[in-house]
Amino acid sequence: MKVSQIGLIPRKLESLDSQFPVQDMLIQTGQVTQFSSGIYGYGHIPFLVKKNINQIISDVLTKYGCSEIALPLLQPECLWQESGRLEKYVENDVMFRSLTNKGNYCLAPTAEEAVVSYAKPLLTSYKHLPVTYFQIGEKFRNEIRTRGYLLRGKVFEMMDAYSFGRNQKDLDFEYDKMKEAYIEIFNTLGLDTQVVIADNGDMGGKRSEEFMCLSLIGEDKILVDEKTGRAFNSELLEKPNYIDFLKDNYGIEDISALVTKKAVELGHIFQLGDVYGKSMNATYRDEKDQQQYFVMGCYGIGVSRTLALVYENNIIKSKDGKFEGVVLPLNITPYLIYIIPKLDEKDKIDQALFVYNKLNSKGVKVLYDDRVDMGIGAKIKDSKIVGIPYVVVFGNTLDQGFVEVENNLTNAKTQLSLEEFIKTFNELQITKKINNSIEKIIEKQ
RNA sequence: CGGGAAGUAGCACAGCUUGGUAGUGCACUUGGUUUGGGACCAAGGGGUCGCAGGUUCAAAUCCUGUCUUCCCGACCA
Repeated sequence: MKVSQIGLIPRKLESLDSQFPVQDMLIQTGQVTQFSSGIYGYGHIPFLVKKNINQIISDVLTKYGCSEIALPLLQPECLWQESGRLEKYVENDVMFRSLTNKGNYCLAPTAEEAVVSYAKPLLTSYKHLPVTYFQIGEKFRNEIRTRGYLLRGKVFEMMDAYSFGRNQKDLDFEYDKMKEAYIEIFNTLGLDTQVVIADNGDMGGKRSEEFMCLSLIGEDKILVDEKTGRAFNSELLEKPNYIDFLKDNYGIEDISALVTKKAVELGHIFQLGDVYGKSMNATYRDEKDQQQYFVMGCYGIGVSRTLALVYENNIIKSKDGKFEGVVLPLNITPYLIYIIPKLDEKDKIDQALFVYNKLNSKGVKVLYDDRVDMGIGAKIKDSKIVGIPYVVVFGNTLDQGFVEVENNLTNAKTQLSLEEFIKTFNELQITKKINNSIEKIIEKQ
């Protein structure tokens, strides 16, 4: 891909939002565009980053036996009437509604109703259970207050999963499975998350846990027991009898020994029980041909938030501590290498183009900076603003027959002949993993 | 919905106190010189100063209303 095509505004990084510098950088360089409060458009690079995050989530959940589906974003309101939640959602004004003379619709704020409606005709027998469906897509909530750019918007991408089981034992099984899958997902994304005990709110389920990513930009406060690693959401402190609750359910005795930390809630898993089974009359036949309500769980991951955290957690700074940009992890970055040709010699441009085309034809993800009105220094800086892990200048060193590849994360420089360059990045494309690097590949060779 | 702040060119801002020709930097266009860590010179384009009303000979500036955005709280992935 040519850099002139990716919608990047070239500019120095200055007067960035002090609270959310990375997201502000994305806005100021045109990579993310605000349309209104809590409504954003994604440019080429962040869009591909989001896609890659979705792919990782999808791959892991599929591995764990979850079935990916797509439920409608535009839902008929009668569905919500059935579950009895319409009134509450309308009253709280969280629902974006479309009232037409052919019926009332809403943009999906969540999908419990839709998935139950979807599953009803499919899951008619105990033989079909347990099962977990998931989807990844946009959700719409008229948030009373948006916050922190992508951290809380009115439109946001979410992975939402729903498990159907015969009984509490099935639910526990699916719930534990999802918990394990979540841990694998966040590990793969390179995000250090803390599982915390949460308030299950009005949902009435028995268990509920949140996946919190420790971060100063977080709006949640969690209390961590550093000895056991156990933690819970500080909102539990507002519950009556919370001390007994924590002691009885989680064995936490000494509240005062806990450490308060700020975190961003990336995921939430909770047990619903038979609430929707009952409210929507969703049943299956058991071994004795008796009607039984589904015992459900629901599970969410905020993808937009995860995207924001991936950027926030991969900040790079110059030696004197100045914010320079980001380096996206190898398994998430849409492009591995950023090629800058030295423009004053046609021969060097030709060589750079040759290598670029060669890598492209092999399916190696590479960015080529074709802009003619900028210096090399500015382009190197831009490679960090879009978050590409490696940058290379096709310039002076070509006379000696090699290029110098710079690792934007470590600043390590590696000299490679053009042949080695192509070979190494081809290898990296095939084996890209979070902890891989061209240095490791070269070592192996 | 309560409390705070801000709306001036694509972006970041100055001007407002004390009313009198619409400004600066970056970005953009054209030409030229540059080109290894955000170059320079010259010329140029772009704004009914969020919107509406009021005061005044005259409003970006003063007054009233309104809309929008951001931050802090209640809500949430």
